[in-house]
Amino acid sequence: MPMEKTFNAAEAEARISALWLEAKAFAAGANAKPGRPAFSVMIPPPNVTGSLHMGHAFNNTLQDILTRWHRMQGDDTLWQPGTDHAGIATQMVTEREMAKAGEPSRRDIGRDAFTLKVWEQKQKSRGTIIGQLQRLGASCDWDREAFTMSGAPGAPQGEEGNFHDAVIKVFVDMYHKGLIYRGKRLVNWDPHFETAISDLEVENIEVAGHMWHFKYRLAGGETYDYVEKDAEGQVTLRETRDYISIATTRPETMLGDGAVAVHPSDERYAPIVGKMVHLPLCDRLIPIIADEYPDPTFGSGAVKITGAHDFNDYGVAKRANLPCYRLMDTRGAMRADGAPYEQAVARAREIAAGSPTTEAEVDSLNLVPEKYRGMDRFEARKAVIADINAIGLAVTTLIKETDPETGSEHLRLEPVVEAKKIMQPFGDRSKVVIEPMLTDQWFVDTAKIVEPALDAVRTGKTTIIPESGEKTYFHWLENIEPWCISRQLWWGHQIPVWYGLSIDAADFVDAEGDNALDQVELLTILGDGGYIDRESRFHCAATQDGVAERFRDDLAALPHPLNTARVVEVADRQTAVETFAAALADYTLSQDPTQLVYPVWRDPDVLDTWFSSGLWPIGTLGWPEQTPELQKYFPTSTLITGQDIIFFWVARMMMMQLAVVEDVPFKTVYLHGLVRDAKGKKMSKSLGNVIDPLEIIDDYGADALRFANAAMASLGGVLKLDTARIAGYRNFGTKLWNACRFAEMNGVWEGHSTQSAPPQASATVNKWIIGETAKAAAEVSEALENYRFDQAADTLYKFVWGKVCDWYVEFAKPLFDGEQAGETRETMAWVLDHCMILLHPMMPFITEELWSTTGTRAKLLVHTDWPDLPSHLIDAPSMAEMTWVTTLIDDIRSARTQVHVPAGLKLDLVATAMTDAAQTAWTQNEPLIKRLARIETLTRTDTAPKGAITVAAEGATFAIPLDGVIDIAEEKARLQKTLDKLGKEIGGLKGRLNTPAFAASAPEEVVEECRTNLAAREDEASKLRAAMARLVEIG
RNA sequence: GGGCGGUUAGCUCAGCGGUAGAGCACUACGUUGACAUCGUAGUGGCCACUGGUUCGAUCCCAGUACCGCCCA
Repeated sequence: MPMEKTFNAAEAEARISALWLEAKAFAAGANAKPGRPAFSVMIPPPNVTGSLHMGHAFNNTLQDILTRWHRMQGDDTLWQPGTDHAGIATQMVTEREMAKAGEPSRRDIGRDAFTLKVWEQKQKSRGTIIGQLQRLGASCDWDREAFTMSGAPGAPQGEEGNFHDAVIKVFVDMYHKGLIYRGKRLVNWDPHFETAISDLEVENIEVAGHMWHFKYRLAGGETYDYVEKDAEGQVTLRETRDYISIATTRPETMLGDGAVAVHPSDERYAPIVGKMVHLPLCDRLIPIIADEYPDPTFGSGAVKITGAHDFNDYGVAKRANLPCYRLMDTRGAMRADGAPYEQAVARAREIAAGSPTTEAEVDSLNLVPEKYRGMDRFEARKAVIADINAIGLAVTTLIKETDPETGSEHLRLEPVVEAKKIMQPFGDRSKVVIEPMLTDQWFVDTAKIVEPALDAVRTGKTTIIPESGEKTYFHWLENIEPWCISRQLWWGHQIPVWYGLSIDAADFVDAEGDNALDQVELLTILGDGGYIDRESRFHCAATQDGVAERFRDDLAALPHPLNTARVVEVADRQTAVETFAAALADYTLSQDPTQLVYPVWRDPDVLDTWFSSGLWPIGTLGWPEQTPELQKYFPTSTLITGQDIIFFWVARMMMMQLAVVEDVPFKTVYLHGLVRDAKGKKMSKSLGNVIDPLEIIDDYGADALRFANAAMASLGGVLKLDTARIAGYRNFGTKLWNACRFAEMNGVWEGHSTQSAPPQASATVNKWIIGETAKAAAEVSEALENYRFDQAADTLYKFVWGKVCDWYVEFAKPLFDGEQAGETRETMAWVLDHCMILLHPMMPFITEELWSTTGTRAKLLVHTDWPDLPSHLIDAPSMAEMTWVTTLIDDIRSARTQVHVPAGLKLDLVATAMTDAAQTAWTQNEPLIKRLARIETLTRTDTAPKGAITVAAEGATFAIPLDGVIDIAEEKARLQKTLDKLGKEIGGLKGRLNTPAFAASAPEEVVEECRTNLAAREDEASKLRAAMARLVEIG
């Protein structure tokens, strides 16, 4: 059955995909040859609930090209697939689905039931993106598919695996090495998801905001001279003030102010630094302090300091040792918890006066006046502004108003409110305004693990390309902040830390000295309740059994019967307090020490998703077990990922792997940019310019999309995807398809089987195309070696279309009728085989299909050897001869069209001069030239006939007699144009050679090349001038 | 404000010391032994600007302008 005219991608792709999967062609080590190195790639795990977008398509195409290329070379190849549990995103998707189905909320059903729901969601979603990657042709070892939550408690059947164990083990190990700590710090709080998020999950967006100006009055009715000066030091304003003016974009936070700060160099406020001011709306006095942070040129130069709700203020507060009073709850509403305001503020005054306190106590104090308690933060803002205005503490300006009816003028004071663009932090998932919040969180002490990660790149153990990526990497790591790894979510790896009540031996007075507590003594503990106010103690271990042992060690130091208490797990601190109290009460009655329990509860938080994906390279290979895969494939060869993820993931994997297994996770990191639309715009749903890769695959086939991806992958380039370009590469596939179809029609495949060595060719044209093939193969290998996917694609495009299809197939046509038909068929089969092989990593489907429909094949193309062709196949004389032939054909064709010779008309050619070399080139390729240049005969004469057009070739001058046919003027114009071009070139070359310094300083070969070039140009020009002279004679 | 990059044909991009390239678009012609998802020929460029280094700069260096991206 003859081949179809085009490749039917829609029909073939699924079939070929199934063929590969069935043959387990992508399994780790498939097609590996002894003695070859390992090559491994970790897929950047896509979000399990996600679907394939253009960025994935691009990224995975590059990984697949490398993987297929190495596999064909016989390397022991692993491309590790899998997905990421994506904490917030997956929890969000599940909650949304539940709400849509009208189901009860996660808080209604509880943590365990909700986690099960998320697992269901995961299993439902998982197939989507995996199937989409397979449609793209991704040659991952699909049997090894990993998941960052595999093996977690509650994981359903089919989700076994060891990733969870690995993550927990790393946490525990790092904790015990002192690399992880717990602390109260200001974090980015997402009031929608009610969790901390990392800096990197915050988008700072410029929005239209306002700046309000408030007056804080000096305590005790004090006043000072406020003086403003201009640049020359001239006094521009002097007045007596009893207040300091502050500017803020967030008035509601003033309730928690701890101070007003001014720059130490600010003369305006120097007299009042150290004095106290009344905090409006609150019954507190706060100090004016000096700090480097305020910018004297910005606003009034005085800044209110709210340590618990602003990152800069937090820094100032820490330096000045100010208490940080938290104002909001987890949903971003003003606090309504704790003691009444009067009581809280009384305690705050004591603290301000120097009464000792703890971080925990400060955090427990709710300094929000009753009026604002429970208000949403934005509502509270309005209320605060209104109240400040009402008590006359807003900075005002005089406004002159004219009554429209009476025309009378009057003055009015109006609060100063500046409209101002402000940068506001938004959660990248929730899109709500992020609230800096002082909370207890877990941190990785990145400063302690960053050095090896920096060194690995500095010493070249790991290379980041393009190089600018290394600069970004250094810049970020050299200024690294502690990494907040706890998240207040339910979906994720729960932190392996358990807490217990702090019962200290010091609490107990063993009055009788019998080393046992009697009823009275126990009641004292209960009554005192000191342990309730104390911060909990905690231990970290992989399991509850592990921590129980440590808690028992703590208890051992206590008097009997507490030292025998059983450690039991309860839900939370509240339950623990109740359980412990009940147990003590029970003991006082029963005196049975075996009934005494010590309750512990687990930290409810989960780990940041990036903490677990930070272990992707070792976790997927079976660590902590020393599996054969770990031995073979780690460190991995290449990581291909988006440059936007260098901080999120790349840097963290570097730090984590080096901290855990003391080796780099990968040798090369290839970073690429965001895939944009044809105009360079970010693809977004709201712009409506999203290109869905699956639609592209439907319309043009996966190969076209893949080739386009490769072609635009220049190092550091901007990725603009244009469907016109994809269509072009679909056409490219069709071109190859039809060359093979042509070969089929000419019996090229009959009896053909895969040959690695080229046939022994005698015809120049065959030797030439074999040489071109060897050249292309070498160039493609070199380009891929250097991650220049664009160059590899470009080389292949030019070779297959520009050399094989445009010239070789045309040359072969006449040869099929002659003596060299046999070798030409063999050569064509070999050349086309190599087109398929070389294109396979980029266009796997069409090439695999062609492979199976042509010749006899021992193996699937996916496992066929990548060529390593010797350079002697590039035969210089053949190359030169074919260049002569193709140039001559080009020139004749060009001349013909320019003087309007009908395309179909066959002409006679006259050679007026020919060197031996030119004569040989002609003779050997006569049928080819005649056919392609549409020449009937070649004759030799000494002088060109009148009214002929002239074509100059190297070592020959040809004329085409067109007596009476050509337009003399037009031919003159044509010659003149060519002469002008030559003249320009000759001018340049001469100018250069005539500069004495050139000959003196330029390398010899450059000078030599310049001379020969000049000679050739001048020779050609003289031929054309002669032709011009003849034209002048007749016309 | 800090960091990183970009500015080359109408569009999208290569090239990065030695005569300006590709694809797409455009124009003219074309049923030539596979391919109209095609063929042949052609039009189109002060390589952002200003200096410097060099025998020679689109390419290296410095500055300017404009445009991106990341981080504050």
